[in-house]
Amino acid sequence: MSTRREAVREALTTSSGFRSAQDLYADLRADGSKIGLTTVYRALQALSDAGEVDVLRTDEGEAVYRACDTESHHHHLVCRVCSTAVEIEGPTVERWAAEVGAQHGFTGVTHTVEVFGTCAECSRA
Amino acid sequence: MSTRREAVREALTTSSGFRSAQDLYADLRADGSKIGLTTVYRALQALSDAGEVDVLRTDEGEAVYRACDTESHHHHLVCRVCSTAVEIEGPTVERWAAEVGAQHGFTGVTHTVEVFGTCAECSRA
DNA sequence: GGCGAAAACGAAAATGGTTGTCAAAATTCT
DNA sequence: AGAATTTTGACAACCATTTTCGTTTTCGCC
Repeated sequence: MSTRREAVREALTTSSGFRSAQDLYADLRADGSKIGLTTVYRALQALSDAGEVDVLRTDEGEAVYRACDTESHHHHLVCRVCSTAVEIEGPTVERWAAEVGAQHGFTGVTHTVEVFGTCAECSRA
Repeated sequence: MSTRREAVREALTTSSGFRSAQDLYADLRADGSKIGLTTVYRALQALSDAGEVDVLRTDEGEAVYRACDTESHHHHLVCRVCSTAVEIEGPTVERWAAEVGAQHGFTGVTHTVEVFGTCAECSRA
């Protein structure tokens, strides 16, 4: 486990929302780090493979990452203005997805669920 | 409404799963059409703006399209092998997403839900 | 049918996020 | 210390998508 990867992990942890690889690279450089973009991508890939961060895609196809509090399966409620994300759990959805899959004879059913909105704070502005 | 756009729409309609722009381009060329890649992209953009097709992103960030039977809000159960998609509705999820958003003070809540699995036919193989 | 304006087309170039290459630098092992 | 291994980062390569721009087609109108 290298220092660089730790740096990326920390940059992610200190942020409350989803960040893109390019964002993180910019953050790290701004903090004086001499890290390279390639390394940021590699670190994110490794962290994501290890299941230590969640990944999803923006509507524009950009990959965004987030270090989550829990490693168990969960979803996110993301503010579309400030990108802050709240981790949410939904036994309801889990059950629903499994049922729907089973009804149609599908096996190995998984699902992706993301909820977007404008958070209370950003709504006020 | 041009002929080209119709061709793209039809190429989509005759397919039961999600197809990428490049896939459709290949299909159309294989059928002898002299359509350009640019036009395929433009047609898909237009159709998607008009709400006539659904768009989502693969894990690799590629945009995939599908002409759906209903124009109302719905989700998909997609086979991860043959990419066939079944349209599904879920009052349960709709309600859940709205509730979760409201509980955290979010406004203008929307959501994306996709369910993946291996369809009955592909499971057999 | 002919004409001109406007919309649609398509080839090629530009863009932008992401991945591959490879030599240099850092770390580990002995 | 010295060799072997891993990590790193500058740069080039990729690839889906978008932009550019000159050409072609379509449409409304005479």
